[in-house]
Amino acid sequence: MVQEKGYSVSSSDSSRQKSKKPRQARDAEATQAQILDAAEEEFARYGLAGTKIDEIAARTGVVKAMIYYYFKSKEGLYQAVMQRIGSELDIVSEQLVSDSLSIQEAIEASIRSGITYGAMYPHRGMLWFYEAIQNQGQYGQSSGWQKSFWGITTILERGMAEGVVRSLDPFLTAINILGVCTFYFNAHENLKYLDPARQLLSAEAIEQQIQAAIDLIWAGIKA
Amino acid sequence: MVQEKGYSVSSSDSSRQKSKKPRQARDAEATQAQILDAAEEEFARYGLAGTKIDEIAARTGVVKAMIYYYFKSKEGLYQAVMQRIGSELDIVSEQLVSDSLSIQEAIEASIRSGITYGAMYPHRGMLWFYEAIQNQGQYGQSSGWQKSFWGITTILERGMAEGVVRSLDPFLTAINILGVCTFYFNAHENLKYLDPARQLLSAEAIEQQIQAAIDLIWAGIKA
DNA sequence: ATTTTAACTGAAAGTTTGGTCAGTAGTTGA
DNA sequence: TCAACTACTGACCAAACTTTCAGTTAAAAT
Repeated sequence: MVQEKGYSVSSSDSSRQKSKKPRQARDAEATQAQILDAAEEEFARYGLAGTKIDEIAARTGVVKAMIYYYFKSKEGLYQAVMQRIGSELDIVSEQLVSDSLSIQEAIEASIRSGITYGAMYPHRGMLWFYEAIQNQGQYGQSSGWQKSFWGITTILERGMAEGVVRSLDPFLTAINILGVCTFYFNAHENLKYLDPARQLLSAEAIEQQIQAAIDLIWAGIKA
Repeated sequence: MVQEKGYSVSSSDSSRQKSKKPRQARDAEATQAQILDAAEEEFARYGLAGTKIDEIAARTGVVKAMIYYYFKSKEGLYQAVMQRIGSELDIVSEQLVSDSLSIQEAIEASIRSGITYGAMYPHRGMLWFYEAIQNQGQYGQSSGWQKSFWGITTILERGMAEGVVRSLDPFLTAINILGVCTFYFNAHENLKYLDPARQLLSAEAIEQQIQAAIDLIWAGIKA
């Protein structure tokens, strides 16, 4: 449903932790992946213009010049980040719109898949916003989101045809479903002020949110 | 429901349009409001770090030094912007949680109010995200949102007690309702790529979205 | 061993941008 | 009409940030 490709797993792991490790011996691929990981998080926090190369370098433990060595410019690095996301993105699988699942199952699987992806990369939703707002989508309006959107509208239309989904606007409803799937993570930094005790990104909290979302949406659209 | 205070209306109007007007004669209040308007939009697009003072000055038609004259620093300007938003914010009125409305009416009014506010200031949702993600909410985690959130949980709890709302998690459901109300505007720049013909911010589109949201949410939570 | 290649570094150059300042010009009040 | 005040301006400075580069070290190739 959601899977990584390219860039070894180990590199991804090692760089996610902030502590400045002694850094591995010369390993081009690992270094690039580390830079990309740190860059992705920084870009997701501050956007293209707001991100500082020094900050990425500091987080990576690599010297600044390394970034230019591999990615030639800040923009080049940003492009590489967006490209990697695009290539990893395979959220709502093609199967969901096929006939193997019932409408209800397909909707539920879509929601579960969307929220699971959000839990895996809680910061990417913001990157997606940034890209459209700050850069007019010039660096890739990742087609993955589009696909999952149209997948949902298709399921909704089929549901209405079958009579299991009430009469509704598939376009707006798909937007609102996506909204439920993504808001939790986009607003996570805000929401934590509401109840600091609640661990919003814990596995149990995510599972509860998946159930709450499924219950809300399915009750909201069923005939 | 939603109302402005301070800063004259005319100033707000004149600066919203991008074309460089000849600028009015010396009018301290109007100039400040113009700067604040332009700053709010820029900050909402690029965040605190990503925004350039020169850009704000260019949009305002005022010279850069003017901004420092009135707001003393970029941070000061940002604070002023956040403060103005906080003072204008009066979204979900206190009445909604009172007994004058039925549960269903209160929920519908909350949704309508939230979306109407979003339509008025489509960019402010991003400012809200930025504030938490980039600045750890140090410049005001505008209490307005918090109030409307807890207002919704209260309504939901009352609804469950009355038996008109099904058994659900009020905390998560309130989050998801807020998600539906805000995603449409936050993602507006992304969504426009889906169907360029659709005018997402037109009055009719907004009204349709209000209806779609109300229908989805109420069907989703009613007993 | 020795040459070659590629990963890596520190420092400095070049550019952008936040912030200042001395001075100008309307406006108000005496 | 003159003085005092305040809005406003253009040029300039300093700090921050991006980008470059000459040089160093580890690994691979011969």
